[in-house]
Amino acid sequence: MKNSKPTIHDISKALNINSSTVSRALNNSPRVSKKTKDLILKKAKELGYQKNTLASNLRTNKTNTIGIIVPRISRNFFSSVISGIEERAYIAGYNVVIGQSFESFEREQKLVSTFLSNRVDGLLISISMETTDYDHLENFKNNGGPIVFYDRPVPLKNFASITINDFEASFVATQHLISKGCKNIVHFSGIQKIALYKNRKEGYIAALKKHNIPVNEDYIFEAKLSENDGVEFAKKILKLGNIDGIYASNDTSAIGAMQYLKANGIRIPEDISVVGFNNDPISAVIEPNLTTINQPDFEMGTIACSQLIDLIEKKDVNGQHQSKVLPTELIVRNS
Amino acid sequence: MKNSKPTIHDISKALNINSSTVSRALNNSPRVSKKTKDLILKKAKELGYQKNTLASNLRTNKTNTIGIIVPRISRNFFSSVISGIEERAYIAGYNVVIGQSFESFEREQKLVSTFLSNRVDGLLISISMETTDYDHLENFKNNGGPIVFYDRPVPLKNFASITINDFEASFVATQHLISKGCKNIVHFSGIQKIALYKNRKEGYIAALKKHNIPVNEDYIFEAKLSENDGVEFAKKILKLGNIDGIYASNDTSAIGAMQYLKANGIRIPEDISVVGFNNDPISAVIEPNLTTINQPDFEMGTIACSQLIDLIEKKDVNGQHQSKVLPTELIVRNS
DNA sequence: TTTAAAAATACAATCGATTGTATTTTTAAA
DNA sequence: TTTAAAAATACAATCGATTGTATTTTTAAA
Repeated sequence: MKNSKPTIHDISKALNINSSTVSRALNNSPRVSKKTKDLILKKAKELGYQKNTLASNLRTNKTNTIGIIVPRISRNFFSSVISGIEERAYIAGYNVVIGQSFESFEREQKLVSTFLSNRVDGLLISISMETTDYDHLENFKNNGGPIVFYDRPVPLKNFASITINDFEASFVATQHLISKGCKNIVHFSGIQKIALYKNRKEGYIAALKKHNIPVNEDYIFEAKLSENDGVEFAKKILKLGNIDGIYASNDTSAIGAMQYLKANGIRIPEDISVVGFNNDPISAVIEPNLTTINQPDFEMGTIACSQLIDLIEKKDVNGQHQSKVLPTELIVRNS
Repeated sequence: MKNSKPTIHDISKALNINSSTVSRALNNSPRVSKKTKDLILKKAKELGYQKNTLASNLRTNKTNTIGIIVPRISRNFFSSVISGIEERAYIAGYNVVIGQSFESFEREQKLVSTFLSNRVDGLLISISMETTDYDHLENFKNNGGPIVFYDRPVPLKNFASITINDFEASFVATQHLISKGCKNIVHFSGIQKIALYKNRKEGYIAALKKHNIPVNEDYIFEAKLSENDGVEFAKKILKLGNIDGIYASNDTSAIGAMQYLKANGIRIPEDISVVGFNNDPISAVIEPNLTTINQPDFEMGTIACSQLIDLIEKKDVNGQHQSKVLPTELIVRNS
């Protein structure tokens, strides 16, 4: 008959001990004697008691849960960040809820709203490509809890963020191509609404300028940087004819282009040198191995999560936004 | 002063309408008149009301949330399955909580326990490599809700599972190598505790037997199938000397081996042919492109999720385990 | 042994929404 | 206009745990 799960009241009745004492015993409060605790713990085990976290969360107004919003978990970079976040959260005793925006603003809004009504304690987010309006995030901050941005920077004051210096990394990548003798370098850029891609583009431009190479707007391609976009870009490159260098804002598009170029008889790096971004595992497998920028992805996760937990737990840091810029590294390989 | 979020009681007071009516209005119950609904909805918006899902879930004993346990999200196969699950869950109005076991039994147990006390409505799980004891899952089923297994089969009765026919896929893969003229085929096998790897091994053995090729136990290597395991296997292969075929239970290890073999002057497929498993994106990038088995990963996710939702929503299907075996396909490339 | 302080336990309200039942209001038939 | 039925709304209990305060029990000092 009784197929509902046991509650503290079942323990309470079974032992004739008030439920408040049962609750305190289960939470190991010093207000309950060792003897009673043992009794209660034994009975709890016997009944197969499992705390109803919903009830507990409702009462304490704390869920010990962190929400993560990520564009897509299938990208290596993001899944590494998530692993870093989980690692840190696990140690601190937080649960983690992951939602994918699939680069859709609408879906991102829904996720934020769900996290809000599920009362997560804080939010880690890398915004979608479509996001230019931040009301949903301001709202979360005002009514939900702290937010820490990671990877993709956002033009908001009073928010913490963990990023890399995209401008500088890009500058280094482009300079590497120049040092290899490239004169006509194209750039694969992402959607400009994402500041990150804008910054990368500007790093590329700055490097060219520094070395007195004219900046040609026709050499800057813009797309979502899928593998197929890389293929399309490669077609353009063949049409241009004189290109000797590619600096791509991600490895995926770089690899798409390399595949197409190789299939069309272009030698890499003899004819065209390529530098990517992200250091995806695949970059070490493609031939020639792709020179790329390594980001501290896992570390980005642990640091972002640490910051968030600090914000959640220390009310005094409230409002203070501790942002960090992490170092990147050029991995020189054979492309 | 009042920094707490508005509740139905705030709306109730503001309009002098009982909170039960407010609740019904917000849930669009036919018991509330259009006029009152409009009034309440307007006020809710004005106050910035957001339902407290915790309270609602506690009362209704339903969270509209599905728990997913996955060994690691960073593997392409799993992130595709997750995307499939999310797709289906999103349509059906369920939220999804993802937890990574990182192949650890302990962590898996903790996740199940967390999901149980957070009262997810059901569970989708691919068990960890260490899992040989299923008490935590039996317990979840008895006290939590339905479970659907995906990818990795489990020796349990009365559980639904969505899998592929590993034996058969393996048989086909091995036969392909034999048809290419391979006589000395090694097999990269995973941890035997996972039935999936056992089945793949048996498929390999069956194919050899069918073609009267003696089965040599020394040709069966066992490990966790990381890229590095592939490298180690490749070293063994070089030591053996006469190997002309590799059938690997995943692409990752196949690629590790290929990289090492190529670096040591072995030509693929002229000297050694290779077949992998999973059709990871990387398999289409490595040179030569890797012949592999494609699994319907995304579809596995949607189907598993559909089954679970059916089990959650229709009490009559309760107990009935609808298992499915999905088709696989050999993708012949150049290795 | 008495008694004040400390320790342990019980009481009762509460978190915010939901829901079966009771009451009031409205509608429409007589 | 009266009245029964239907529609709309109010009342009150509840989900399961937590927590400030009150009460009881134990401890130890006088």
